[in-house]
Amino acid sequence: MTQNAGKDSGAQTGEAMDLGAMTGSLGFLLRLSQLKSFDTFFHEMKGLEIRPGEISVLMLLDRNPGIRQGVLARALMIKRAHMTKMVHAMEGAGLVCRTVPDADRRSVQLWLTDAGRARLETVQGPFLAFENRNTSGLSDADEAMLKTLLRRYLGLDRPNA
Amino acid sequence: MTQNAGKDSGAQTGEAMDLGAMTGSLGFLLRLSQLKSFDTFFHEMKGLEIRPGEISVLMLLDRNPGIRQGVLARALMIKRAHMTKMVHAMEGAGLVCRTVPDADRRSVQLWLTDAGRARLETVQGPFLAFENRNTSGLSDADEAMLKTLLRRYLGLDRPNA
DNA sequence: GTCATTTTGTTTACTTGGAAACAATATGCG
DNA sequence: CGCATATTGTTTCCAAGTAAACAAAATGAC
Repeated sequence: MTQNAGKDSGAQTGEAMDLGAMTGSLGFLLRLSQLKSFDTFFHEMKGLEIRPGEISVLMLLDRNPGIRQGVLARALMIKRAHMTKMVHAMEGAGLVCRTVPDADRRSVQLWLTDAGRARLETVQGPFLAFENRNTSGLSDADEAMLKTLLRRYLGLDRPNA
Repeated sequence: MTQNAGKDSGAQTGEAMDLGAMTGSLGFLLRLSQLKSFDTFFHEMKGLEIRPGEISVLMLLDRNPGIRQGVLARALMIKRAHMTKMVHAMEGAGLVCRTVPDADRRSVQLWLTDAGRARLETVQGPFLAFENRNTSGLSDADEAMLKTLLRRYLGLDRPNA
């Protein structure tokens, strides 16, 4: 529980930082990595006016037409309250449409509109290109291993819970 | 660019989700992993009234007494504007103290108070215990590899930029 | 020295996301 | 059936974080 230089009022003002136990914390490393990844995303996708959340909704709706709003929220690990706002915004932008199934009139099913599919077309190319540049010094093998380990951490390797 | 069941208005309402290309996206995997990690954090540290940001500030200040506010912000990859608020709150709580060095009267140096060190003592044990439980199905070897790869992604393995 | 530029922290307005309370519908149990 | 409970989406309010404009001090050019 003690410090760095030990000097009196010394205190380094330079850039050198001792991260201490933080470099061994998985949560800390994940947070920093995610921030770095998002920084890269915004830098590379600048000009497309797209956000990570919107891209993932477009891609998931393309693959899972008619999915219920709450299921989508769980898949993206965001709260239903927030998903409501995102979906309403995207509906307002004409990208998705919402239908209430007769089988369960509480729920809402989501579908991409033609404009939504067009938007996905526009955005998916740059996004996949970005993904390739997002490795930041990792070798191809490292990157593959990192993704495998993250999927394992998330329980995405054993298909369904 | 096409869908899942292909059926007419079919649309699965169950839980099965096709994540499609998202499972190959490093950014997406990092985001989900970080959310899962934070969920675990809040679950395990419940009752201690502590947040990930506060813990990292406490730990970094313990290791780097007198560090400047902006340097700390860069290390945690948050904006200076937000660090100002965090630090003011922690100063209000008596955990840190701020001094303006004569060498550069624009800047602010940060130090843990005795109360701050005591708070760190209280919180560090449970935090390290949480870290051990945060592996969620990963073997020890997997976890070590994952951390190594994340450090490499962040450029934390080659000591300084 | 003097003045333009940069750096550092702060403030204000805004966005993103969550917590809690709620309405509507579905489900389970007698 | 009739009623308690759970689920789904929504709304309102609040916390976390950013962007942009700013003030004060430092730095560099001359």
